[in-house]
Amino acid sequence: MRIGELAARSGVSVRALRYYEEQGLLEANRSDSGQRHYPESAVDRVQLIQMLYAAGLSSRTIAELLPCVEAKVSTPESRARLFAERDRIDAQIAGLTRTRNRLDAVIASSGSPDSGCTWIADRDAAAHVSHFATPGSRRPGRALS
Amino acid sequence: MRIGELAARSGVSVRALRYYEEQGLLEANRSDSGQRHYPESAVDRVQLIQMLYAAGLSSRTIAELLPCVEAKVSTPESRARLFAERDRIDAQIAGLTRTRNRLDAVIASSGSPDSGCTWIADRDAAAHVSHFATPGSRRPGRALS
DNA sequence: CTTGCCTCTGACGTCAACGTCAGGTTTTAG
DNA sequence: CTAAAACCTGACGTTGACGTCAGAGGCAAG
Repeated sequence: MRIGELAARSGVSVRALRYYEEQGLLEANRSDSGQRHYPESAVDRVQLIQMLYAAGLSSRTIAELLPCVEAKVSTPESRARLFAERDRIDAQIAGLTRTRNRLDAVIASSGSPDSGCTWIADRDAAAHVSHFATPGSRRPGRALS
Repeated sequence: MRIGELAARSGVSVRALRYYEEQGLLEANRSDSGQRHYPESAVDRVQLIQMLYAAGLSSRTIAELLPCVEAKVSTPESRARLFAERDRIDAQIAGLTRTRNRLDAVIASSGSPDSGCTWIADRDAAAHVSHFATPGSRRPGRALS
């Protein structure tokens, strides 16, 4: 398929796909006239790239991880890299969970005026109290909100 | 305390604190000479701000949420806002969990060459399989990695 | 053949959360 | 009292993941 269809099917922009190629995350077969052609598997790959971006990885990091995802290179360094990134994501989840619990507490305390503070919802507020909010990983970042 | 101490205690830069004030997230009492002075509670507040930034909220969104966190304003709109952001964070956690599981799968498949694919670690790979990877919330973002 | 849509390669624009520098005032240490 | 350290207000620089525009070529249909 050509780049427009891949964009539509994977839910990203054409520009983004060209950017991914520029960053070495995505390769394309070129026709004689220079147009990019992708196999079906590219859809999945693009979605994986999106997942990793959403997890806060940079394109450079993704570029380092993807070869050992697809081609199963599995050098000791790449495996260490995988573990490190997985742990980073774990820490990120822990931090988000803490934030979520804090928001829940806020919701409960500023709760509907007629009710007190006794809530049903300590649902999972006690679970996940691990680590910290990954205090080294600054990330600017937009957010549609 | 003055801005330098607050910076040291909350783990952010002086510049960041002035930026927060500029964005209406943090207020300071000014001395006669114009220097900022903060109460102890500012440390906690700054850390909360950091948590929300880390959760992907923009300063504008944080500015809208913080009043009802501190002053317990609790208008219906602010409560709706709180719920919405909490749900966003939930979705983000779900997405990250999916990403984490995918990385785990990769780790398992490209596992140490001498062992097969039978792992001890389906640890929590089956838990948390909710929602999707919040396909609307694009966020660029650095990451030290 | 030509009309309309898709694609190509640059190249500059954007946005958020700060970093950093300049030039001046204030507070603190000796 | 004086020098160092901390603080002030602008104001411009940075970074990453794209958006957007310009100008030129490719491709199937009528």
